[in-house]
Amino acid sequence: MTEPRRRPGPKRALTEEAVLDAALTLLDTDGPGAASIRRIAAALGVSPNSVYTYLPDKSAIEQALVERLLGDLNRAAPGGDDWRADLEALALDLRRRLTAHPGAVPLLLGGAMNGPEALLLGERLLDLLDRAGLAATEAARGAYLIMSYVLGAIALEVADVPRAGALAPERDRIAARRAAMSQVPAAMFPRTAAAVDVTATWIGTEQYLWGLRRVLDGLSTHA
Amino acid sequence: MTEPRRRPGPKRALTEEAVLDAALTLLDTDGPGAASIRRIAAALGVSPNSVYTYLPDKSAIEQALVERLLGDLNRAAPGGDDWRADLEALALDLRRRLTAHPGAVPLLLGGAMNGPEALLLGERLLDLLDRAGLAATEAARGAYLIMSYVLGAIALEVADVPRAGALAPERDRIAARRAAMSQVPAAMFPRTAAAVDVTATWIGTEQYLWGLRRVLDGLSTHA
DNA sequence: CTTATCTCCGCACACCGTACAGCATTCGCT
DNA sequence: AGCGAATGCTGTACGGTGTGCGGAGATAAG
Repeated sequence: MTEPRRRPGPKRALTEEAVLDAALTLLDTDGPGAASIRRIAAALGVSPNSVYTYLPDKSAIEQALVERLLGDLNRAAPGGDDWRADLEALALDLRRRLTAHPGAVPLLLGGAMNGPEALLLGERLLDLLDRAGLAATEAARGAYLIMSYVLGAIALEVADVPRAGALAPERDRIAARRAAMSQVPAAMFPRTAAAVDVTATWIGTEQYLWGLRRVLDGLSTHA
Repeated sequence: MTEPRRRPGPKRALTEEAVLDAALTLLDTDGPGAASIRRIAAALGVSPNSVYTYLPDKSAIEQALVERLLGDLNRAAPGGDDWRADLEALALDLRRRLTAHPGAVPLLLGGAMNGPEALLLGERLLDLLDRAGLAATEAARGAYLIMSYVLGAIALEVADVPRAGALAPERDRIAARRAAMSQVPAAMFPRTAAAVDVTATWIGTEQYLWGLRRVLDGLSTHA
């Protein structure tokens, strides 16, 4: 069984790394949908088909991009001694990284979380909930619950601003949302109109953390 | 100020209603992304540009589709005397309707929930939480929490099967997921491997309801 | 009837993912 | 050193997408 002739590699002007870099930059610059193969190749000064040398197709690019983001998250493990603080830090970190690249959020939401980094994130969640004293079954269901909440909250936040690539500062986004929500007719949606000051902050960090804590409360009281 | 000449309307082979019907059928048949303007027009036996007579662009179609689904949900109001039962019924109904049209889920997740039906759904949520005895601020934050959880859970569920248009029965999907998750290397992800029996059911109705109840628990204990 | 208005159509443009075939480069082996 | 094979990249091409523009025909108001 001889070796399959090894690879003679001629030039290698690209890398999978470089492709993903270019894709993420495009997403950040021009919003979701800007990470087309042709535009990535153009940004790299290369023919569109060259990209296919490193990644089999577009969905592989998207998946690898998500994996990279989750990998960065996993690599930045805090690891204190308070499980609740660690969990909150993890959730905040995930949100921070995703809102930093809002164009990549649809990729995370659209694909199944099958990759190694996604699994590792799940593993970390299970470990945190184990440290919280939850039984195995409770921990597994709790991980699902936390994941659902976090993803849903981020989806809601990012969907609110579908336009450009980068997100405005949180203060400005909340102000814009408050202005928009003030337009709803109070006659038709009285409670919504009355609660504008709160619902305007739905997309804020504080509300995100508040919801996470309610989730953890619900988990704790059940255990 | 004379009338603007009224409309003489020639044929009118289409309706906005018919366009949305065709779009939803395509989504159900051929999965997300199948609701292209050209395919909708073809299904209606009409030129692609005729669609633009009724809807200004593709995003309007998607938005109207989401509004229709939410409208159906809002029209089917249960309205018992137990707020918790009503809330669970509403959440289950939303999930049922979305998993019945998995191709439409990305549309809901991708767009801001600005339309009248989306606002009405929020209003109903606020009303339910008011009946639960929550203060106005708590109710508004609680509505956000519930919405985040529900959307995230549905996103997780649908993302798990990105292939065809229709979803297989829940039993089969869970079995397939269990088979897939059994492949994860226990050496690398010990907790995940040990919890496969639970994580396989993440996409099931029971788990969805369990999570919702934990969310409501967290809301109640906080109030 | 004339004329304004509306619906629908054909064409065209720019962009997308990607299959196919070719070409130059570079390595492993003799 | 020379040769053959494998590799990275390219150009071309096909079918698909959203949609802007101009025109054709039908209809109702005057």
